[in-house]
Amino acid sequence: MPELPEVETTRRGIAPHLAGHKILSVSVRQAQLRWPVPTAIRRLKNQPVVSVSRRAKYLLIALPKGHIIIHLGMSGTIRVLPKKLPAAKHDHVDVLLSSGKVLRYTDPRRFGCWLWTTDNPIHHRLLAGLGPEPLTAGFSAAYLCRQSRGKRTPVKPWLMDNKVVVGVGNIYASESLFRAGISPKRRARSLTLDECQKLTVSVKKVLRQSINHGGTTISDFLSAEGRPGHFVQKLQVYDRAGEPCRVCGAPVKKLTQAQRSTFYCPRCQH
DNA sequence: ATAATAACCTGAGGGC
DNA sequence: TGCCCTCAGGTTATTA
Repeated sequence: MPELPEVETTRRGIAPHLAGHKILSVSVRQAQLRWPVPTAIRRLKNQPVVSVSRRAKYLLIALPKGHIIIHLGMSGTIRVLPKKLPAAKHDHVDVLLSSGKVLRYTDPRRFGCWLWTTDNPIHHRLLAGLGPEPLTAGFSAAYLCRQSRGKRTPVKPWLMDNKVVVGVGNIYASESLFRAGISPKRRARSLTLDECQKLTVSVKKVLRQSINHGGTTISDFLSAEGRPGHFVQKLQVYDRAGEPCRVCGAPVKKLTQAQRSTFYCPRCQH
């Protein structure tokens, strides 16, 4: 479910409730997520939150003695509840705050994770090898062009590779390529510098716009306040197979790449 | 090293 | 109603 805009929307929603407040305790109802939730997290008591940041699709909660690393997987959401409320089936983790509010993690498919590290989190094995943040200057045409040399993989799954750039998932990969006018079937190595320029600009624009709209809600993404994202109304091709292209009117096509659905306009993208 | 695939898990929706 | 199948916003680990 959540790509970079949804994770960033979540971060912005929870940060004001965490920063400057204390975590009184953490209750874990289901420890079997992507990896077992470590006992160090279950034992946290009276810990002031230093900051809430994001790297790729990971949320990082800085505490005095370490960091909580959270990933929302495919179906994870984090909500801020005004107080402790009865838990439903997939409400796996609750964080009790000194304000009386409760941070609640819900994840039906359990592809997400809650991990603990006392090291600098950027050195954690899951974060160490990640590519640049798409909304930074490091994600440039020159960088993308350099990375693409010799890569036979089709550009769409290549763009979703976290070693190339982070945060671009299945929705925004299709959307970015549409806006750049590049066919998802093109091999990465075939991109010109000019096309890499168009693609980096498109990725940045799409992600920024989506963040400004609170992310994309297809079926179940909710912000910390429990609101859906509205960017779904701005989607040009994702989940629109057979519907007319909003630019040229040709039917949007769907294909499968690397076991994921890809959507594109055969007339606008080459 | 690169590239493709299998795996983790639950729920929704469609066809019969 | 129920059963079976496919699909879903992610990422790691394994295999070629």
